Amino acid sequence: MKLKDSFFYTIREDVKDEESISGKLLVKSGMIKKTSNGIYMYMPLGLKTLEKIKKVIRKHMNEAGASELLMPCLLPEEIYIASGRRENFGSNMFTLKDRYNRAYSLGPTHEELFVEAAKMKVKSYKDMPFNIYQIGNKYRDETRPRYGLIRVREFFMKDAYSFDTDLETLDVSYQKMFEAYKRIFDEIGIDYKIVRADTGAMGGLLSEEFQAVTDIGEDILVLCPSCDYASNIEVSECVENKYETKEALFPKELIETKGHGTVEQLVHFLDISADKIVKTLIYQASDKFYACMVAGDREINELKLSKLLNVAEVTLADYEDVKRITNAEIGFAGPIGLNIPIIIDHDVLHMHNFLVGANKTDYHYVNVNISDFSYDMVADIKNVKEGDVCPKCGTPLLFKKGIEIGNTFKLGTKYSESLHLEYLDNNNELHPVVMGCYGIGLGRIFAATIEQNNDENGIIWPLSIAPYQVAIVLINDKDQKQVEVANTLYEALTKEGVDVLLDDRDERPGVKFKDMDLIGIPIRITVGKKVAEDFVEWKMRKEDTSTDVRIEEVLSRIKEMVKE
RNA sequence: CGGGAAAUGGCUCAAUUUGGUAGAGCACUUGGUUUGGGACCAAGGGGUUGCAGGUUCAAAUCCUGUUUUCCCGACCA
Repeated sequence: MKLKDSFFYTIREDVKDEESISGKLLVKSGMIKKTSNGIYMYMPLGLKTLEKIKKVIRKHMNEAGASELLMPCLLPEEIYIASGRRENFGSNMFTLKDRYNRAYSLGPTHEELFVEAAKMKVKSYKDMPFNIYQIGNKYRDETRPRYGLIRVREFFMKDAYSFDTDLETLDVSYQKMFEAYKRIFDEIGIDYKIVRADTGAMGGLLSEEFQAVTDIGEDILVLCPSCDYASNIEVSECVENKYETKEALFPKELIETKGHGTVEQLVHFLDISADKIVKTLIYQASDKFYACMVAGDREINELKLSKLLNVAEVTLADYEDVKRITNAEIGFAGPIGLNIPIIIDHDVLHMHNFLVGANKTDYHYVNVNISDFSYDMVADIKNVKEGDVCPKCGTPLLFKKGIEIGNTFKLGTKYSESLHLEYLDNNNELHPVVMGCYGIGLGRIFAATIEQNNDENGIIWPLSIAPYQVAIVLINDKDQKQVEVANTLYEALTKEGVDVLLDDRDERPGVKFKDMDLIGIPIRITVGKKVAEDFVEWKMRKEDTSTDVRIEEVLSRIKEMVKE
């Protein structure tokens, strides 16, 4: 691309409506522009980058034997009703009506449609395994889009689906995709971790997430520094903490704690540490209430709780319910004298002489022990904390923040059963097909790569997905020799299939350098005064210094670097 | 959906407290001087101040409503 005659622009000042580093840089570099909250235009430079990401993904998907196809975005709503997921998505789904008042939706995900597609082929066990995928748009009415391209309402996703006769061959298909994913993210060069995760609304048997490590991540990754344990905090199990204590047990005692209901207030008021408090939280699961007890320095994991209670979700009871159940203001709930089921975290079993609410406003009990009250369930219902021990090897765990850029699911027969995708085995018996599904968020790769690779001057693209691998900066467009050398290089590189950009604008050199830094082109060739001695200047975006290179060596050096 | 902040030329902001009819920097146009890290001088063009009402002789400014955006939380393959 020659800049002078192209649609190219950059913005010098920070934009007001983007806060994240990647969001700011994407807008400033002219790659994207916000249309509305969570919806973006991809400008030529952004589109070019997106195409590079697609190219890497396609290469490895095709090598893994998957067949690409394309699904519509506009779908009749009954597709999701048939699979039972219309309710799961709820208001997360964009819906609309056609002129005959029939309900449609903009597809938030495409399992259902891929099952329909698979029916075209699947009749017998001989028709499997196979894998089909698309790179297409997804629409989700997120409650809070944010961080530029990280959480948006319209986004590009590669979604693949495998179809197998049984769980054993699913393992093979799954592993194939899993390996392809590693190759994709390795080739792009993103810093990522693979963690175990919840199967969530997709349903299924196993879910693993590919998480880009960045500070603006929305997920907490629980990682073991000495073994391969890696898990999303939502499903990370806590090792039961069996405190050894020689402490004598004291009798419980009612004390006044006027106005001090929260753990933080009690810690200050009574000068005790938070782990000497056991907080009691009232949760609602469908129409039933439960009291859940964890140490004061811990937080409840609602996912664990909902799985324990076998419900889709649990929510904290609202103010009125808490008041009715505990006969007290919020902050004074406790297990003693409470008449709803009590679930205690397994660590509470090993605590002594702790403080709990008295179910009476402005009062707590101190020196409470496990024998002072009855409970209905003991379970792991809390989040792991950094420094807790690894469930596999006992080493203290580390936390990192991550953005989910891909995931792989073993779905099993959830969709094939509800949508009747069946095959005949060699005994002429019908069975549901066993499925897997595999997603990658392209925009998130885009943004996460920038989050991981930038400096005060702008983006630093890895060669793998840079919109252009090489930028030729022509210093003086009045100098015949410079113009000639720049154009010759440009044409030679283009002919070799290198993505090259020629900055032939009528701008001062400083402007061109700043712009090339901002948009992050990995290799910069400056064609300036030294062409008189047959030299140009070579500079890598990620390095500070430049070197002089003979003009005739440029082509081979770039070919060498780009082919990797 | 709860809490907070904001909306003024293309971009970033000022003027709002104390009402008097909108200003700077960047960008843009023209001319000149410059030409290796966001040049300089001069002269220009461009805004019914998010939208709708209201108060007033007079509203960017005060009042009411509304829309949009950002941040925190809740939510979220």
